Amino acid sequence: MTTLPDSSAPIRVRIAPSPTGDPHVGTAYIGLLNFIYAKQRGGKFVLRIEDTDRTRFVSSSEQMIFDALRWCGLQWDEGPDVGGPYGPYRQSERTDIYREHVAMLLASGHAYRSFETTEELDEMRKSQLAAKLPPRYNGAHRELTSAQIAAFETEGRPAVVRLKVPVDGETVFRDELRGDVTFSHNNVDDQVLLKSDGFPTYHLANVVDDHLMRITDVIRAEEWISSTPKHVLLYKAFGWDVPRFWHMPLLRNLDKSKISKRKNPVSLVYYRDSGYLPQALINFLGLMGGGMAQPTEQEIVSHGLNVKQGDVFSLADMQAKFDFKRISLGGPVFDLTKLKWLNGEYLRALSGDGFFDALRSTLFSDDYLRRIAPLVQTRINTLAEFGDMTDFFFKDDVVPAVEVFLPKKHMVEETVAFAAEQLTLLEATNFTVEELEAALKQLGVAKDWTVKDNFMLLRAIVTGKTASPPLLESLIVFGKARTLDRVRRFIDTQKRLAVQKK
RNA sequence: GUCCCCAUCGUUCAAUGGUUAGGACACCGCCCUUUCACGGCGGUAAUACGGGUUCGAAUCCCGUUGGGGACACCA
Repeated sequence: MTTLPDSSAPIRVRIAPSPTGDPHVGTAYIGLLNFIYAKQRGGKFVLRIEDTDRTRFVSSSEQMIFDALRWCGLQWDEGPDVGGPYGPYRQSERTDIYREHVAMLLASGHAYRSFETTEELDEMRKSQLAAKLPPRYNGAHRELTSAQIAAFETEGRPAVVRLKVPVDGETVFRDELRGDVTFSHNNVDDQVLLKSDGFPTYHLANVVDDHLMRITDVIRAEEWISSTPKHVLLYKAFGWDVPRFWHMPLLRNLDKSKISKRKNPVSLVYYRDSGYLPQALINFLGLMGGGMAQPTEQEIVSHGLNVKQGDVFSLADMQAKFDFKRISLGGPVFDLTKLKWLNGEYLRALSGDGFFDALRSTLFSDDYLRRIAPLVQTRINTLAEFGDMTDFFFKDDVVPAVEVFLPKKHMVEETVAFAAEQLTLLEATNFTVEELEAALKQLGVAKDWTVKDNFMLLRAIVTGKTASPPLLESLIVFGKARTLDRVRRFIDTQKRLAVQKK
């Protein structure tokens, strides 16, 4: 059985986002849960940045994560920017620690070095899949002799370090919401712990840090259940206590699959820039998975809301009443419809001044208007035309008519497919004029679309019109998150229409 | 394919062996109203299926089906 942390130990929880792009709504969800858990128990809420994947690293991402979490009201007690007794809180600054711990595992025989190349491993996986076998490391280098190791080394082969999972037996761990979960060891792979670039994988870094940072409760998404036995094995290999695990249900798309940017806006920046109030988002997230009892009319009215019944509560309410043992395990669909209703309720609850301030601090802030103004100054003859020219910046959505978006030389289906290409490209592009222009033009050449048709399509999708302020500059001011959403929605809408026709 | 998790209205949560299976969102109708909203009132709508256990099952057990997740030198 697993050892639970000393019950007298002060509660410490953490979230551990990776700076690989825009802050994710799932991070806010898990962050909220961790935050509530800590606050309810007088514990500490730690923010750790898991930046061990240098190939997916995005330098602007960390600051966006900080901003987004603060916008949500989820302030951490310890973290990279605020410090704390168990730092550093950025994994890239802890590589020595991981190397030391890997050395310990190597010395105790709980890990071994493995010299296969990526290509060899891919090959192995492919043939296993082809043979309808579960893809798993075959353990070829588990018991290399020192002579073999020396041979690989002189060959200059890069090595990884793998966890030596026992061949027999099973690992049982307790999930606080589900009870005991058992994995037979022959279903647990020899996980890579240290990559050939010297950086640890999530599994190693996570376990080492959680222990060193005295984390008592690991509250994370359900997708981690199947790797938890590896983590438990690691704790045991080090001789450490295992924390409590709480695996939270995964947020879902409408089709029940794991929430994804292809099917939902997942960037917190999108919600902020589209005029959602953080209290509405937090309330909505608190609804996902249960945990909160239905508020009474009294409680709702106390928030100034003009409804008698409804799933309305604040962060403070959650701190007071959220019950982790009530959480239901079905994956909740992240349905924007109800979030919009909630947002409306919070908007209506604002005082006149408060509402005005909300407008002035977001969509109609000096900063935003100051960036939009130069885009239209030469294009209008009366100030009122500013509205005609820039309406798309202030709309929730825009639906271009076929006459507007369809280029003469292309068919609808083909155009939608091209828009999908644009979407993929925009996701991967930094929003600067140079990068956008280069990327878009390159795509146009590759797909045999003229620059004019190419840009005009994107213009139609984002602005709903054939005439607009300069496209690229407009996109930059409008923002990546909202731009991606418009393109995605355009594609969805057109696909739906196509299906209806058939 | 293998392993793991899950299963109440379209969606999200209630009902923790005994209720006409409840609320919210959405939808529909009526009222309010110069319009549109807001608000008020009402309505449609669910225990996936099959076996047990029990006086009694949405609730406990088994199976089936369905959904999801994981199976990377990503997290």
